[in-house]
Amino acid sequence: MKRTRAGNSRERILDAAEELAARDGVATLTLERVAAEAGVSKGGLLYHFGSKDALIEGMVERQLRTFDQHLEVALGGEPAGPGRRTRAMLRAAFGSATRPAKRERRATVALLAAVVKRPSLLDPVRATYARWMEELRGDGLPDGAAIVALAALDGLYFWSLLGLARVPAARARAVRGVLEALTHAPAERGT
Amino acid sequence: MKRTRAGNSRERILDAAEELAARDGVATLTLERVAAEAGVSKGGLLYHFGSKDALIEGMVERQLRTFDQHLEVALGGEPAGPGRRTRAMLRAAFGSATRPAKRERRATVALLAAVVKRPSLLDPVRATYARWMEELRGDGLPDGAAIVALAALDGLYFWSLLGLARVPAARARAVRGVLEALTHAPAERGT
DNA sequence: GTCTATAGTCCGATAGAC
DNA sequence: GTCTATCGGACTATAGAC
Repeated sequence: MKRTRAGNSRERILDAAEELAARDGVATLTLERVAAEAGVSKGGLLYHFGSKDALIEGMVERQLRTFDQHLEVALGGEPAGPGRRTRAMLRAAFGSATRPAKRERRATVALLAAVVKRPSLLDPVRATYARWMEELRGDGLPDGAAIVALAALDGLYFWSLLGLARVPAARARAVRGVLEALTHAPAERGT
Repeated sequence: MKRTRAGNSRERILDAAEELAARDGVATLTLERVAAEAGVSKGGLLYHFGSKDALIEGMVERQLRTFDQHLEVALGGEPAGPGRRTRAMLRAAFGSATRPAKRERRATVALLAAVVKRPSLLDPVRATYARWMEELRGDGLPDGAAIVALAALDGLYFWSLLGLARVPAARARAVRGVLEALTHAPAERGT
């Protein structure tokens, strides 16, 4: 167990930023508030993240890394065959438990903060999506099915994040069923 | 043809706000910039919209009204039967033309501006979604199918708005085909 | 590594002339 | 109905002590 206090501070600050943005809205994401939430001073925060852009960049990068890890795990549990990667996406997105709630909400808040502050901060996200799109093209599903599934997932997060619509648990299961069915459709042309 | 100059100014200001937010990002949506884009002064803008909240409220309301009109038109052209309302949503969202691009991009930017400024500004949107959800429950589709279609639409807008992913025209047609197919699935239980 | 203090900037809103 | 001028507040970032 190495004593990486610097690393811990960084993580603690990122936690605080996520929590604050998810709880009180991205507009309240100021350096001073994030610092207070993390239990440091503004100066202390700025030692670890040299600017607000750097902070948001850190949030975005960590979210991407986290989701990629979930995706990796989900891929491991998914048997080979058409739609495997799309199903892994579903599983990674819905989470293994039945209660994804808070973490999922946080997952998107970083994107929102980024696009508000400076759209170019989303570039790493764009690169990730481009890679996913490429990978999904070879997933053996009918053209469009994987895109619909992915878009639906993002739409559901979008609703949850903005509080636009709530999908009760019973219907959420039905929704997941429809999405799963999409990944079992016969492939006419996988490329 | 009535001479409603006040009304015209309001519309012009709303146009400017949409354009600015979509083109340069919501962070640049300041009263002064909106005023400049609309060709009025800050004071002039504040005569029509008493505060920034009022401006965003106006943006949100107009977007909802506009989409509802499109939906009404689409509903008129859709024959009765299961999935009618969901298909109307698809048509209204994709637009009758093949080039939805700019207007669609603007459609979501108001929501983003609202949630950033003050989440309660989204209340009219939440009410609209609640109404849609209720209406879609009686659309005669398998439970979850309509929700998946709607969520996918919003996901696609989200991508377009944030520039996360681009769906080339050829694949967009395939995507629309998959969504249409969802609205033709047999109803097991329409309630 | 973390703090306090402060410089410098930009924004929303008001006041009052025209 | 539209303008100019300006006030007060909030924010990012820097400087320098500890």
